[in-house]
Amino acid sequence: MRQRLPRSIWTTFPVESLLRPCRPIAMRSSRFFLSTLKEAPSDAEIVSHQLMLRAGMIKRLAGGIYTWMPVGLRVVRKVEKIVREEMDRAGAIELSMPAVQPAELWQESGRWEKYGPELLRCKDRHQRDFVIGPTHEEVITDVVRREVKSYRQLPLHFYQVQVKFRDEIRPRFGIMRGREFVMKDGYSFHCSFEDLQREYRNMFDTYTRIFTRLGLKFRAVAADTGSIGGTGSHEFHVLADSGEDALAYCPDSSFAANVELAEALAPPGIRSAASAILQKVATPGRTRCEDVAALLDVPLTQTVKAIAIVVDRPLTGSGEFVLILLRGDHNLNEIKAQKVVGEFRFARDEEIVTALGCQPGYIGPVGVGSLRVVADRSVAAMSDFVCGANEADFHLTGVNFGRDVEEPAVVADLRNVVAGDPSPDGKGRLELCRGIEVGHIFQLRTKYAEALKCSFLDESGRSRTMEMGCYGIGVTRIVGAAIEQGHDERGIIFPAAIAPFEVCIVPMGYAKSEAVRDAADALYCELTRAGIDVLLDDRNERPGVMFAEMELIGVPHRVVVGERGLAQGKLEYRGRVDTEPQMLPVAALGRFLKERLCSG
RNA sequence: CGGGGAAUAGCUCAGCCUGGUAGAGCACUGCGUUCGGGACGCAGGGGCCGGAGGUUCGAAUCCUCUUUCCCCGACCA
Repeated sequence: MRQRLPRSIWTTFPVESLLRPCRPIAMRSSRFFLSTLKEAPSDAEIVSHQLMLRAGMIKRLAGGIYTWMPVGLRVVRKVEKIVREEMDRAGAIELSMPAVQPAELWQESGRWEKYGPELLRCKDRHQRDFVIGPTHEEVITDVVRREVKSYRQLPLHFYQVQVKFRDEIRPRFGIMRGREFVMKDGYSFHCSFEDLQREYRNMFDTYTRIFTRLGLKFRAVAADTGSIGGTGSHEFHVLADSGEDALAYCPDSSFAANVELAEALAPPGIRSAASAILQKVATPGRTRCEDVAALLDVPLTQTVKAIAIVVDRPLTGSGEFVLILLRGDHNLNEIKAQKVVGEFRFARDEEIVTALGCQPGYIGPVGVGSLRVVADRSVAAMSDFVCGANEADFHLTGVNFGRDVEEPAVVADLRNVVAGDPSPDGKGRLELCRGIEVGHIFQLRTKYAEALKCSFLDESGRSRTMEMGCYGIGVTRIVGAAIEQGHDERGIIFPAAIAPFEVCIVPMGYAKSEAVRDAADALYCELTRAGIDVLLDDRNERPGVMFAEMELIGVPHRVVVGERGLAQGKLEYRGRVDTEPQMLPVAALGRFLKERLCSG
């Protein structure tokens, strides 16, 4: 008689095992994958990049393109989780759009031409053009224009957490300015500008909640809208000295803005009358204002630097040579200047010689004839100043507008604000700090809706263009920014909310001592059951190795299980930033950790 | 894309100037000793010296080209 086969696999499959709760958050080092480095690869420049490589969070595959290794991915997932929870709470709806997008949409919005080489383009087998999405305004607007016809369906806010690709000119700082990165991008659609502004405030609050929950020190600042366009815009910056952005804020008021945007007010009062006579003085080899001021023993604020630019006129094919004047201690703000003179580039040395008959370093506004001179507000208020003489190795002193040189054709805000400048809201003085941009919210208005004809029928049956907002969070960048903000000589100090593990158990002699093994296993089970994200280091490594690695990857809470403590019924607890460990009764440790974790 | 630097073992680097059998530390494998702060000893494995051409009896080393990476400028989450 032939043996009977089971009717189906289900009859033998222990179905009840599926009903047991799955606890993927529990980890044993022996089954996990850690790969730490004592020395950082030499190409890592900033501390977060070095530590991410040393901690084995990321591995470089190509320039600006990284594999997220298990330790790193856990951090990314925790950031994503908080972002999703808060976006959902704020009423946004998650969807997921394709990374590969047809060129037609981008041609329709006009960005196929405008976006430039940062947009990665490719062709399919039929030679049709595609892009690897750097952002998703086109796709979401296409979705909404097909789906939404009535004011009754609005407002809507869709978001996704998705991989983006931007072919950055210069990827650097590891994951912070990668080419491939994870971003939360959300897009809202509204019947009216007022409703867009309501959602914009909603997102401002939501972002504030997100970055607070992430445990980061951050600041929201008014921002330039850049290439995405639109009107209102705020950036959220993680504060860090290594940040690429300079921020201006007023400690006495709510004013905060990216330095790109922060207005430098005109100096108060009227210009003093000329009191010095015009003199030409020899300043051999002194090409910088600092050197000239030192040589002549005048304050730097009494000097004027001239910056030669060329405003290209594509229609005529020629460029207009323009001189920009700034006070010696001020720096040009190119965004502001561009708003005043239009698209420009810095003049080449030979162009300067042709226009002024003088090498750069000694150029100035005196005797330049019909050349257009654009002065910063603070320059326009100066008298008896020092500037280049348009003759190599000479400067002029006692220069005055109206007497020695024509009043500038244009006076405008052209410079970066500096610490101590009056706040544009008139409520105090500005301070500067640096930040890493991790979030950006925009009121796009109708820019894309118009281009892509995304309209709806209002109450009166009239067709109207939708108002749009867009809201981005650099998920992977947040990981780098958090490390930039939290680290010491031993490694990463993650906020508990995004640490790869909340607690690590480090047993002393796990293989040898039964007492240690039992106590460590028991604690591991208890914490796991309590839903705590715990790593048990059961590798039986030397203690120094385990301590060093757990500190390097930034586990915020550590419990050491050793025979010494167990003999007294105690375990050792130490927070990542604590200076001293503390001994706690075995029975009390679970509750102690739960309370610690709840309080953040 | 412009300007600077670099490429030798998984990582950090020496060797190159002055051509002559490819090295160290960390990491890895085995054994032993260690075991509360990245241990020690012994024995191993691992490199077409980024690639291609050239000069030379002989090239990691000199020359040319090329690729890649890093740093400084214009972009952005």
